[in-house]
Amino acid sequence: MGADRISPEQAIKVKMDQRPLIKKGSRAQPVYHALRSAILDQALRPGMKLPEDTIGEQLGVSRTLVREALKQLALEGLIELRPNRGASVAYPSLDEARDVFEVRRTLERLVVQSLVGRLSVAQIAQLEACIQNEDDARDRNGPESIRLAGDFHTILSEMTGNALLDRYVREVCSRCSLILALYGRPHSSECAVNEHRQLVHALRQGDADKAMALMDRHLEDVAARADLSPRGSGDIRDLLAPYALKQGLANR
Amino acid sequence: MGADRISPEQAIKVKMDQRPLIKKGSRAQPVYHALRSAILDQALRPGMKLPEDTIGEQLGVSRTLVREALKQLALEGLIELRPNRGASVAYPSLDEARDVFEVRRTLERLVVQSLVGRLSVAQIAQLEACIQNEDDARDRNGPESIRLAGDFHTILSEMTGNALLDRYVREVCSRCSLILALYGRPHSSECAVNEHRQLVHALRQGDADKAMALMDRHLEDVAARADLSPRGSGDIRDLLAPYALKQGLANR
DNA sequence: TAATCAATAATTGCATGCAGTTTCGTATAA
DNA sequence: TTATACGAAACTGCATGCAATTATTGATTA
Repeated sequence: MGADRISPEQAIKVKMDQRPLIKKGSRAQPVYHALRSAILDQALRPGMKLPEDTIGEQLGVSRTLVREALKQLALEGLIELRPNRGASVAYPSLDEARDVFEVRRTLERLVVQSLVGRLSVAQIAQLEACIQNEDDARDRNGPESIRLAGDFHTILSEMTGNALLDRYVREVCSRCSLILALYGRPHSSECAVNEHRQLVHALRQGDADKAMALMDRHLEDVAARADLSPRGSGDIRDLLAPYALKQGLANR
Repeated sequence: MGADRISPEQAIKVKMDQRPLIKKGSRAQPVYHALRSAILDQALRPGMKLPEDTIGEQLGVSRTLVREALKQLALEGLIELRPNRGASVAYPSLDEARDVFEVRRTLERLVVQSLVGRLSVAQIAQLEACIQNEDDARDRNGPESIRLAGDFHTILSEMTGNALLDRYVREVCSRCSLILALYGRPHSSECAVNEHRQLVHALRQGDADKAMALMDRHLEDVAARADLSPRGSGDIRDLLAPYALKQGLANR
C-alpha cells in the first residue's frame, strides 16, 4: 500500500529504463540492520560502548556509514548518543519503559481498529504462519522468542497500510524488545502465543471490542517486573562477526 | 519534567567545571532547525530541491553537517530523500495526509488522557499564554498561524513528561503543518483558538470525557479539503538567508 | 595507600577529496 | 519540429585526514 512514493518524473523514468526496481539502498542500511539485530538479540547488551571505528573495521565499512547507522538507531531509542563520547546501547529506565508501553498500547489499539474485520485470507494465513514460528521457538525462549513476538505486531501494523503508524509501531516494538531483555522475567512467551492466536481470531470475526480488549490485555501482560541483569561485556569484534556475515559484510 | 537526562558522571562533571551548561551540541543542530523552520514557514515549498552544496554554502557549514540534518528531516517526514538524487521538500499525498491525521488523533488522545485534571497553575498559565500568542497572530494568518497552533499541541505533549509521546506528537505536528500548508483552506485559525481555550478549560476541570471529545473534534476540524497550491520556485540562497541569521550561522 | 595531576592514547567532530551517478545542454538525425 | 544521443556539469555516496575532545595511564605528593 503506502510503499514508496514516486513522483511523476520518476515514474516515467522507471518505465523508460525498464529497471526492475532493484532498490540499491545505501551501504549504511546493512550496518544498521546488523547493529539492530545484534542489540535485539542481546549480543550487544545495554550499556555497552559502540566505538565507530571498531564497528566499521569489523563490518568492513568506514566510520561514515557506521555513524549514519548509529544516528538512526539513536533516533529509534536503541542506542544513546552523547556528544563527544560516542554511542552505547540504550539502558532504558523503568520510567521510560512505562512510557514506551503506554505509547505502544495506544498505537496498537489503532492498529486493531484499522484492521478488524478487514483481513484477507492471505493476511490471516501470514499471521498464522508467524504465530507458528513463535510456537516453534517457544522452548528455546531466548531473545529470539522476544523478537518473534515483536514480529507479529510488526506484521499487523504493516497490514494497516498506514506507513507512519507502521514506523511507530516498529519503533516501539524495538524498544520493548530491549526493555523486555532488561526487565522481563524469563518465561512469558507461551501465553503470548495464545494471546496472539485469540487476537487474530477476533480480528477475523470482526469483533472490534473483543479484539481491542485482547490487545489491551495482551500488552498489559507484557508489563514486566524489574529483574536487574548486570551489564555484560565482551569483545565487540567477536560479537558482531555473525551479524556481519548475515548482512553480507566482509570482515577484513 | 522529562528534560534532559543527565548521567551521574555528567552531573558531577558539570558541578566541578562550574560550566553553566552551554550545551554546545553538534553544529548540525542549527542547520536542522534552520531548514525545519524554513519548510514549516513555507519559505521552502513542497517539491523544492535541496542540494547539499548550496545549503552548506549558504549556512556556512560543510556538506557533512547538511547531510546529517537532511537525514533527520527525512526521518521526520519533512523531506524526501531519494538515493543518488538528493533531498526535496516532502509533498505528502492526500492518502498520507489522512494517515498522519489518524495517528495524530490517537496520540493526542493519549496526551489528553495523561494530562486531564493534573495541570499545575503554572502549566495552565503557560498554555494560556500560548493561546494568547495564537490570538495575536490571528489576523496575519500565514504559515505563522499554523506554526503557533502546532506549538500549542507540542506544549501539551511536553507536559505529559512522556518523552517518546512528546517526540511523536512533535513529529506529527510538523507533518501536519506541511499538510495544512498544502491542502488547508486559508482561514481556520480563529475557531482553532477557541477550541484550544475550551480544551484547556476541560483539562483544568478534570473532565476527561469532554476533553477527549474536544480534542477529537478539534482534530477532525483540521481535516482539510484539497486546495491545490502550485509548487513555488525561487533561489534557495535568498530563502535561507534569514534562517541562517536566526540560527547564528554565517553566510559567506 | 589514596588522591591529584600531567602526558599520552583513543575516539569523536567535521571538512574535504574522489569516484560514481544523475541531470542538463547541445548537437545530430529523423 | 520532435526525438535521440552524447558530452559536460552538477550532485550524491563514501572514505579518509586533521583538529578537538575525552579517556587512560603513570608519576608525584600528601
